[in-house]
Amino acid sequence: MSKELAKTYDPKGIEDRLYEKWEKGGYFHAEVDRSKKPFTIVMPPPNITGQLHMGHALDNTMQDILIRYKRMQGYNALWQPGTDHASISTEVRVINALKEQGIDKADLTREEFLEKCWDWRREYGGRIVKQLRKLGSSADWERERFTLDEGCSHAVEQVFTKLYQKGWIYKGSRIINWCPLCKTSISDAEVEHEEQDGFFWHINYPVAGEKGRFVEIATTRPETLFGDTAVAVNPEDERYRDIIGKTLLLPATDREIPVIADPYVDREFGTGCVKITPAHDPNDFEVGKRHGLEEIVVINDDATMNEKAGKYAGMDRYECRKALVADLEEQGLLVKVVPHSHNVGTHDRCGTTVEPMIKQQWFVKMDEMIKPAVEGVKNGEIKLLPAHMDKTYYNWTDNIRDWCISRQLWWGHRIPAWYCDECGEMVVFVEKPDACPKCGCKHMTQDPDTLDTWFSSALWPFSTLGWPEKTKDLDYFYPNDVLVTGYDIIFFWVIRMIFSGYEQMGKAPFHTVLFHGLVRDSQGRKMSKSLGNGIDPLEVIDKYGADALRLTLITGNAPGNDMRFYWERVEASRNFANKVWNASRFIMMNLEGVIVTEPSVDELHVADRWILSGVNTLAKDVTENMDRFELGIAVQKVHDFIWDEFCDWYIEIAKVRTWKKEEDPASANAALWTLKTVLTRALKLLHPYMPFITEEIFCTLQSEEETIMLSRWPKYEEKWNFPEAEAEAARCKDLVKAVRNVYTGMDVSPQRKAKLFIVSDNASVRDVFERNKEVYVNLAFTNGISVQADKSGIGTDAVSAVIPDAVIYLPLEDLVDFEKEKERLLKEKSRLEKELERSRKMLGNEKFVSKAPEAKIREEKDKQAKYEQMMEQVLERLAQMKQ
RNA sequence: GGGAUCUUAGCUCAGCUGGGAGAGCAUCUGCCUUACAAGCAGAGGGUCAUAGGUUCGAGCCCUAUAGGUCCCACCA
Repeated sequence: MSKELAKTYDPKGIEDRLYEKWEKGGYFHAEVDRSKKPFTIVMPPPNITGQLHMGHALDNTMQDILIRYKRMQGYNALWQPGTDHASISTEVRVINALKEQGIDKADLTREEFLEKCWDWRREYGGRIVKQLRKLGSSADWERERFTLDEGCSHAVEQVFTKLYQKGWIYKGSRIINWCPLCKTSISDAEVEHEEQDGFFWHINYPVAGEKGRFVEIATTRPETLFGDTAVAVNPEDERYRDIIGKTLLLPATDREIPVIADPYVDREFGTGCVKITPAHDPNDFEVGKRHGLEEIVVINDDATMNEKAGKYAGMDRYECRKALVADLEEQGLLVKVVPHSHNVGTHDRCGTTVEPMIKQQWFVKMDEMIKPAVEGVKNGEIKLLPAHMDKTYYNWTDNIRDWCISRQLWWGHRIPAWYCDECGEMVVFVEKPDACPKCGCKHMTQDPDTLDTWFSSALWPFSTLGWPEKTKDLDYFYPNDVLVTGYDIIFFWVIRMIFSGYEQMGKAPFHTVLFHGLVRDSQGRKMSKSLGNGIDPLEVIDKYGADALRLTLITGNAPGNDMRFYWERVEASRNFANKVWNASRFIMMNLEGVIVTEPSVDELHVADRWILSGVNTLAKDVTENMDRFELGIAVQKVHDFIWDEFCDWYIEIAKVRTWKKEEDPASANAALWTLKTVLTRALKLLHPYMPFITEEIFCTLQSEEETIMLSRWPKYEEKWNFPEAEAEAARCKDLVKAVRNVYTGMDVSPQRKAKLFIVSDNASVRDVFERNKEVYVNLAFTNGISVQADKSGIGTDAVSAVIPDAVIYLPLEDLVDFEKEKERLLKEKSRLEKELERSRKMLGNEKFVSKAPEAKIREEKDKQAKYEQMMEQVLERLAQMKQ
């Protein structure tokens, strides 16, 4: 307490020091403790390839706020952290690193490559979690997990095996999305559709045996022509009825294909004739299945054409397109080329245009497993916030398709399926079988594919707690309570966790999902590497501190809404931190060497009771808002209380009393005690949002507790509720504001302290002003105060202002400008006229009086009385001025 | 094609279950008042997108319309 506090708050140094203290003190750690209620949040595992960006900062700030809040409320709060192995992303990085050394992935064995991946992970995998610490995240790092660690891997194998046995995981040859760059299959969710400008190529397919007769098809992908096995028309289409069943000569090949009828064809679209390429188009695949068409694969895994494309074999799909179209034109088969914009599927990781391909892959059957997940949201077991997210949720679940989970990658959980080298028999089991159950052969080879990264993250809420072992942690901390994440991964992750939780644990993984939006740049654009418009949270922390960043991300941000990032807003947050710092500095300076004791209620002044009542109400309101996950509203209230009430009014009021330690020690003691008490409570309410500065001040302010983190969250207590003091304080504020208005309105310097006369014919009102003299004597720039029942002793050179139940006079002598006063009074008059008009209208409305709640009516009547009284005073004063 | 969401002060956004329009920044005026100029005291600025409806009462609920954003979807 004796240390000299800097004039401005400098978070540098303080933050790291405090974080180390917290982490070393084990404050973040949670152990099973049956005497306390658990509160659990699982951290969305950041990719090991990730670097902290604003999305992480927002996501983790929200979680940290909830965790710190609940911890202070006495819950056994566990924030379970960990990282995700991010298969594609990691492989890309390792491959690039290898390239720099002149090594190709193909040069390495699977084991060698994986060793490189683990090396990479050891080197860079901890980067993101270090960065998360900078934010102040109070996650239980002792429990940090990794999706590819032994336990999580075991959970993955277990789930895979269980679902396989249940028939909910199967292997099948289906049309899937193929990324020619990453050379792996991807799930539907990983395909992003983007509108691209392309063309419609109209091509004539000659009808076999009928010279000069053609069927004109329109396609956006001419190069897939080599895989055509039919042309389809709508069975209802009069134009083509006669050619159904006939045969066409497929251009550029020597093949013949049939014309089939299928209702899938839209007569209005294109030419009404569709080339059917079952191996390279999902729709055509379905049509092909219905008609028993051959599936001819014509594109290789790297998107070059295969031998089925004849002379075009070896060309890239786009090169082939160009060459083929040119040839068709030469042959006179190209009818026309029409510009056409259409949706193209791209891989969300690399942006490469996805190629639909028929492949043997593993799938999770979704129709049954999704049912409890839908029911859980419908019956309210799981609440999505904001509530409208449930529509997005149902939109996905209602149209759910089987999930392609196998990936042709090495970094990930390898599929626990083994094939007999002899007879080809497949065995799915958590461990490698000793021998083939069919032929007894000892040589079994594991499936080369790995699983979609999201397969393991779907198990995160329970795999991190030790599942499938029946651990104490699992029993105590599962289900989790809240999940905080961005709306952009609802399909990838949230839904999959929900159905996995129901399926494996029989219980929903959490009861609330709190979605947040994206942090955009100041122009509303997504922050992205390619645009170079990303703002590094670490840079913000470095410049303004983690508290300022956290506050910026939380204020003015409604759940689920995107927000824009402005440096100006960070500055505003930093300014607030500085305000808190200086208010505390003032209080600490006053407490220096003074012994403060708790005063009795009688010893508390009106102002003390008012501010204590205020912080008491604040605790109640903030708690309510936080329980409803209205974090932005909650912190706004704390901010406003500290700045607008505590700093701007109470400290100014208390200041006067602290100067009189000798004259009136009881009053000084009450003021100091109140300052310290209110500050401490406000700091606690602020702590979840701004952990560092609140800790630093808290620890300097008092030595009884070693950290604010583990202190008790303020609770509303009836004994600190002083409504009459609040009413009195409001009166005093009105008075002070009126005086200040007179001064500025008259262009009078506050330096020129005038005497203040308060005239009221109401004895109890006079009593209030008399009693609170010392409160406003300093705030209202006055020099002596006289509270009286009439105008005796007030000269004609006094300016006046009307406040509720009283008129004030300030003798400003030569500086008086009655024109300005008149102007002000007329303005006040018109304001009151409007108010009274409104009151009369409402109270004169019979229906209002008969239907509105009684409290509302009384409230209106009170207002009316108040305004009428003020109006009377204003008119009286105006009348005086005319003389 | 289906769905969601937004439209509030010059800018960016809050506004919880319907009961006298708010904040930050910006602007204007005056202040280095013994915690803070990253501050203090004042001021100006909004027919809450438009049109209907429900209600004693609508920024908030309902219905249309316009514009913006996003998600989903197999129109070749």
